Amino acid sequence: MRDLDKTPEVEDSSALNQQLLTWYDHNARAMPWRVSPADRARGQRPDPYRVWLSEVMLQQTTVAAVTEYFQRFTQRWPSVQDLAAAEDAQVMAEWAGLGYYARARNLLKCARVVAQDLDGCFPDSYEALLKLPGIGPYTAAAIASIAFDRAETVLDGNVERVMARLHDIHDPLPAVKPVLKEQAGLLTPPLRPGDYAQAVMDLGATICTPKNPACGICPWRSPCLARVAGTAPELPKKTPKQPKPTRLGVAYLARSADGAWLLERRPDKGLLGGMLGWPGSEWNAAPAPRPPFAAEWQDLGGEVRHTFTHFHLILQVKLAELPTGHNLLPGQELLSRHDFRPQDLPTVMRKVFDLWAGSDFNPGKDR
DNA sequence: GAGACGTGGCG
DNA sequence: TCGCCAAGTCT
Repeated sequence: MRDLDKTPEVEDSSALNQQLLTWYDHNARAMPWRVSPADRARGQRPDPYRVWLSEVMLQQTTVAAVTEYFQRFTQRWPSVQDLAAAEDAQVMAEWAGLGYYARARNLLKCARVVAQDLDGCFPDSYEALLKLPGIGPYTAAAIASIAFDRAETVLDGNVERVMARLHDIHDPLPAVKPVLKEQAGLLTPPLRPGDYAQAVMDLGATICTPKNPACGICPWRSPCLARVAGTAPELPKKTPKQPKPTRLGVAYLARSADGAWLLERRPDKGLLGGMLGWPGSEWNAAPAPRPPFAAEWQDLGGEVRHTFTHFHLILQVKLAELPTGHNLLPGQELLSRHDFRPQDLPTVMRKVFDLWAGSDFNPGKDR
């Protein structure tokens, strides 16, 4: 790696973040949870609840995916007290489709701590925020800087990429992360740290993109060492990942004569924790059949394919009529035709339903 | 430190 | 079709 102590841009940190903030003042993307630089300059402050909610939703998730979820959440639960008072199942259903469901469970935990123990006020320091459920180093720094104007350093995938390129650092992630964090810290300004944090992330999201970075219009095109070296598109380096294995499984759709569905609430820990799903086999190389009750299970034909973070899944789907008077086992729920909403399911489970809905087994298919 | 943990878009 | 990638956290 280069001798970072002698990089000129570090000594020019003031000029650098001035260039970035000027760019941000003219190019900040509008988002429902964001106070524009102009409004911020007039003294308007962001609502910590909305900053927190948006940052949790944005963990490993794109702005485009988050926007409508954020609108629905804030419309339904305008304050942290409202959210803290919500039922678990309602929050999980509203989160369905957004992924990483541990975030939703921790969101509720955190809301209840803030509402019940902290008088409804989010802590305003990095250290105190870090103690809350679902808030890690990134989110604590983001809330502290954006909502409370603390000079904390955010380090997400965008900032890592920007720092690696600005300093032309070729050492692979994640090992080099502490170095990138240090470089990001040297650039964090005492004034407007919140706008600065959002500016670096906007830069990474719109200009300094993973592929085809738009170096020609970058506010940091002049000091950027990777642009000079021509290495920007290949940075940051990452240690190669293991290929994903493929697992198999069977999902069982049981429908009563009046159109109610048999579902299961999954355990809080593990994959799709706390979410509704169809009864099914285990997911592995050779799953044993595990129907929720004995019946003539009919194969729907076709299959559901879905890829999780660490494996591919191919699901076979079987169907049977739920006998009248079926006794619900622990964890099972019978949802009436009226109460069942496929959009409340995690995506893989919704795909299973969609396979049935488009099949000849659906009496209302063409209506 | 490394693996678990979702999903959708893009090239 | 497929691998990469996204405003990470928890264990």
